[in-house]
Amino acid sequence: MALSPRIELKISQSLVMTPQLQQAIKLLQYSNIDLVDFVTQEIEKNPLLELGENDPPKSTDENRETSLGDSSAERNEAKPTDTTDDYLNNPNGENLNSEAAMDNDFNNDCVIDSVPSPPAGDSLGLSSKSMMGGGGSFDHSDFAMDLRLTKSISLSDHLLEQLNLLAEEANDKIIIRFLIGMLDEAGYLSESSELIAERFGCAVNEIERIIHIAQTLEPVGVFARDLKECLKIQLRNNDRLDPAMEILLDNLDRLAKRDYPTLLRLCKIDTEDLKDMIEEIQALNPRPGLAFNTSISQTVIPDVFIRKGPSGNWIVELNSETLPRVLFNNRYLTEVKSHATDKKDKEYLAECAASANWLVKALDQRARTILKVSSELVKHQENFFEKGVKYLKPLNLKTIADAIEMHESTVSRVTSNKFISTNRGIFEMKYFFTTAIAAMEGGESHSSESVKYTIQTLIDAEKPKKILSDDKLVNILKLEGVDIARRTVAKYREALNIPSSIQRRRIKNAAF
DNA sequence: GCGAAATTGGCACGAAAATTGCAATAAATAG
DNA sequence: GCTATTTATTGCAATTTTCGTGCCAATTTCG
Repeated sequence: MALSPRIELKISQSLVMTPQLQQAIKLLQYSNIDLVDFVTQEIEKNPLLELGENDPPKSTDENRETSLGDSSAERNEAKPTDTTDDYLNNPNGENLNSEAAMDNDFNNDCVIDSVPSPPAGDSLGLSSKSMMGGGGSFDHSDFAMDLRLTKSISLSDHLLEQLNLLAEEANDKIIIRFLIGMLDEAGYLSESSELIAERFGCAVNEIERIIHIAQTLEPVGVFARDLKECLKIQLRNNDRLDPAMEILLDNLDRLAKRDYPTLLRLCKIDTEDLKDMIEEIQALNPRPGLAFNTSISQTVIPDVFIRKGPSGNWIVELNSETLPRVLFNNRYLTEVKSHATDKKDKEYLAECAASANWLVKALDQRARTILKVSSELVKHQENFFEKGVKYLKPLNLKTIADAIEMHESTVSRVTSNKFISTNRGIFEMKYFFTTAIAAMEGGESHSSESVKYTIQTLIDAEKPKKILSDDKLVNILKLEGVDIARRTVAKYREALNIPSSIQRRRIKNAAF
């Protein structure tokens, strides 16, 4: 084969990064909170910009709707629609203020048609990791009991550790895990049994039964709905909940008012007894959860909302409450322009106008891109929203990038520092991107998160006499079509804060 | 108590995926 | 027709991080 030099003409197309484009790319990475800071700084620098009120959108604005099966080109086209029910935070039915033509009047919605919902009752597929704010994390590897006495462990972690050792039904444990995520800093359950029952599609008395199981966990008094119940749990635990004490607890308001004569009459006791009982109550902890580290509990503000529409489709919308709305003050520009005679002043004004113009458009573009990515995400993970974490599919940035015809770095930036509020809780956007675990015999691969869920379920259901080793878990998973290494199962188990089979056997056999 | 078998976890490696710094031009439009 | 100005593009590539897995020594269980 002879080698010879040759000249080739190659035509290529490449995107050139202007400083403005770079800045726009940076905007993508910002959460709504960061964006507010950035916009505030811009407004301070630019007199032509002003911050608009975050009113819900007006019907004059456009809203983009998409359906599964539409071409991406169709999806990206704006369609004017009725927006009355398109915003979670729009109780008054108001819409975006269209006072300024230059306003960033992007469309906050995408609607995705969905497959019909599965029967109710199969909605227990919750990962404790999903519950933000409540700290349902499994990331603490140290299982030492002494850690519980320090403030370095969170209340939720402490409860999750105990939950792993409870010999209750797997479904009960899943609900308790969910309840842990709902506890406030003081350890109180803020949601009513009726609402929780509705969420899980089961009877209220069933939820009450599970709450009573949860109330056996430490610190004593946790999972109470109010102060009275909290004190009651602690007194019952101390074996001091006699009829007189119950009457006293029923009349806490009188106690606060120091209405001792009435209390003496109601409780049918003497002064000495009442004094003792009050001292006992004062010795109790009205906020049992505060003994634990609450520093990790912080309010997560979602950037995107996902909810189901009336026709069973998924509606994706930006959180317009926290999204800064920037207005271009045209009136001010006209007024100042008429007085600007100096060349320098005119140049400065032109610069401000261009910059303001850019910011408004960049924010609009950012909103569109976030919606695009979120919609594709929902489309891909629809089964997760319908059925739970077991149905989370493996997903990487490239898959979404290809689907929306953008670069994966763009998707990476969109999904950074952003949270989605869904029917299953608030999730970091990155949560939906999980690695794939190969299937046996070339079937459909499994998401690492769904495999973790399966491992958790298997261990929750194991009997004290039949503790599952990592190897046995591997074999069970293989039977379920998951081709996974023993070492990976061990790592998942560690991530879930589940002790080894040896430790579990010791603990469970000692407990029963 | 002993030894074999079972089990776990530290370490390292490679592959895949995610992150991040960088920086101008062509085409369209207006004057 | 020419010139100046505006607009439109959210990517590429190097680097870093993450993740799954095999190997092997240490520990535990079991007969």
